[in-house]
Amino acid sequence: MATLKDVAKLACVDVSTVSRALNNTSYVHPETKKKIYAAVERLSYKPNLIAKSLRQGKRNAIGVVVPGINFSIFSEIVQGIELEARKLGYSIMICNTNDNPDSEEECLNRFRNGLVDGIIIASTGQNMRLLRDISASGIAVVQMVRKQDKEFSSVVADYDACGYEGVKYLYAKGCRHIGFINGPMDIIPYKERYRGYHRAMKECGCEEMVTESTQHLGDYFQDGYAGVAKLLEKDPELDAIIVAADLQGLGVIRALKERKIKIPDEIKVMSLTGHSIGSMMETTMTSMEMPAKEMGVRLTGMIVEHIDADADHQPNRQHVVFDASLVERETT
Amino acid sequence: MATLKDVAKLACVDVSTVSRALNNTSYVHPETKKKIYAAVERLSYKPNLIAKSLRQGKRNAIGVVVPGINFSIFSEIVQGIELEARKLGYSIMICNTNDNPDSEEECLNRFRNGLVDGIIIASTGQNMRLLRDISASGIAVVQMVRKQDKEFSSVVADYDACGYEGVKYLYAKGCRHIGFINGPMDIIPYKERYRGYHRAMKECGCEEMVTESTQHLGDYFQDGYAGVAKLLEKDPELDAIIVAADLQGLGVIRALKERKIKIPDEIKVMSLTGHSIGSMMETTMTSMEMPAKEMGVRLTGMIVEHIDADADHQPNRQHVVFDASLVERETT
DNA sequence: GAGATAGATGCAAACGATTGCATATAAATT
DNA sequence: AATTTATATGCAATCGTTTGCATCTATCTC
Repeated sequence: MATLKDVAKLACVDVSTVSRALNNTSYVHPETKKKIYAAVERLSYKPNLIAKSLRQGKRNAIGVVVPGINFSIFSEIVQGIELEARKLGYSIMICNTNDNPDSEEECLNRFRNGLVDGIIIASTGQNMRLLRDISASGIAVVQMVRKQDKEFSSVVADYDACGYEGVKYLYAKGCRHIGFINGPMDIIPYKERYRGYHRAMKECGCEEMVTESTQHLGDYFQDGYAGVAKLLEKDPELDAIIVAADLQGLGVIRALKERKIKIPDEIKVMSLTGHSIGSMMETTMTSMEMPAKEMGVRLTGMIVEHIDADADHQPNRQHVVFDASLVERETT
Repeated sequence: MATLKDVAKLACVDVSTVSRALNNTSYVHPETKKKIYAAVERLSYKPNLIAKSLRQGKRNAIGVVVPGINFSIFSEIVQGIELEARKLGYSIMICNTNDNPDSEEECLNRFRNGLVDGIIIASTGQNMRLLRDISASGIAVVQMVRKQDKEFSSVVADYDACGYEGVKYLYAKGCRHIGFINGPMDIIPYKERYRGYHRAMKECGCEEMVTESTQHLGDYFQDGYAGVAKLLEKDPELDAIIVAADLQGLGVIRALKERKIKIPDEIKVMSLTGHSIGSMMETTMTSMEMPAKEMGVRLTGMIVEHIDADADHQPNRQHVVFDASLVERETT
């Protein structure tokens, strides 16, 4: 690979001149520029971004830490992140944690050490101390989906409202026995969805029925499937099931079908975290749709703001809450 | 952030000694080591990976170029890649192209310039010249899913066999009017799936019926949906539909349901690129399942081999073909 | 007891860029 | 004509590491 030095030699000027010419960072004689461009062309010179990073103390990279990118809302958020990041001149580095705190720690440790300028994370919540350390060391941190710590800016959806509106909607449809298959409650969004569900159920004078998923992201389908049995046991008059995630919804529909229970006539189903899959199902699923891509775009905008602000020592924490919108489909 | 120099000063030794102590790369007196570790601890020193990269000419990062990571086989492959990469001490940088050659070019140009040691790519096929350039400049390149160029090692599935076996299977089930909803034929795996389909149909003495999807990855559901109408128009006696991708299958099922056509009694459906979704559907879908995660793991192993081999100037191109396995489900 | 060897450390040059400072010429201002 | 100002370039330090080479002591070998 040709370096600046090679270009300089070929163009018979100093490396500094070449650098200035290529970055338009100071006066360079047009003639000289021409020579330099010619040399660049001839050697097909490409600046070494690593060297540039080292010197400028800036990586132009964003670390993204997610529980898992396949078949979940994160997949779409990451798309948004990537899109916007590219637009703003950043690369993204992705790390999957499977919601395992150790994996997460490993990811984060990898990212600090000057690999990235900022980290966008959907954290397990078990490494907040490390995150603060990282933040203190000058790496921007913003939280996605899960606002574990007020310290760091965040982009989330209004999960509480999702749970609340979900119940109210089903209640308005005539349901009185509304079960809820939730995710692991030690993860904030699930806790909040429950809160909304709980409040609404109370207001409606209904008795709540909740089952909780295990930690494992990949078992959501199975958890939804198994949840149906549990809910029916708790209340045979069950007439609606709310699930936290689309994949659980698939499991629920599957289980109901096997029991020959009619959707939506006998039991209605809705998801609180809708993304594209809901509209593509055989029986399309009513859900609270999250503007996932927009959230990703916003996250990137936010982290870049923080990165730039850090340089000027102007922190400006902010917490953005996106509204989900209820989309009515066949399951209700 | 503390640097080697800071540690050296605190431990009253030279930076070189610190470096050697931390990397176990030469003799360092135990006493000195102790002092150094203490200093490291005290300053919570973390090595700057950028500087290390620059000096060692190695990035320990792999670039991954995919059409899109959500709701596609790529999502799972990337999981495998990431998993294995972490194990081998590499970070991954992801780029989405949406199968747009310009995006792809942009990605690649970003990756060259010393950002990564190797690139794993599912290419549009429009930038092979650039890829050769990149490869020639010392960056390892391996192809995933799409073997566009024999020049570069590859990991693919046996798409031809998928198409062939799919037809044979349906034929054995009694189907004689087997339609095929394929992806864009200028993309190799689709071309090969067609080839297998074509050969089997010929052998079976059936007349082929094919519709082709547009380029756009996101429209697969819609393409499947629309494909049903087209196929039925071509042959009202249609008794089976093969789709290239799961998402198309969702569209097909949806369309058949709207027409009140019974699956599998009247028309059977199967997908040639199965991943997890097939087993989670309301009517589970028969499909040729791809060992996506394994493919990802293999890809990472392969690129790392190439990266290491490059260092020793021993290229060893290889082309790996994974077999897909037929999993029978409710749609047939 | 002379020479070889292993153990321990420091000096300084890389890696490939950017950038503050100095310098030189040309053009503009007073 | 003297002084500023704009234009144009080079020198050398710097970012934070790694590493070849030189040096020095202590131990070992014959």
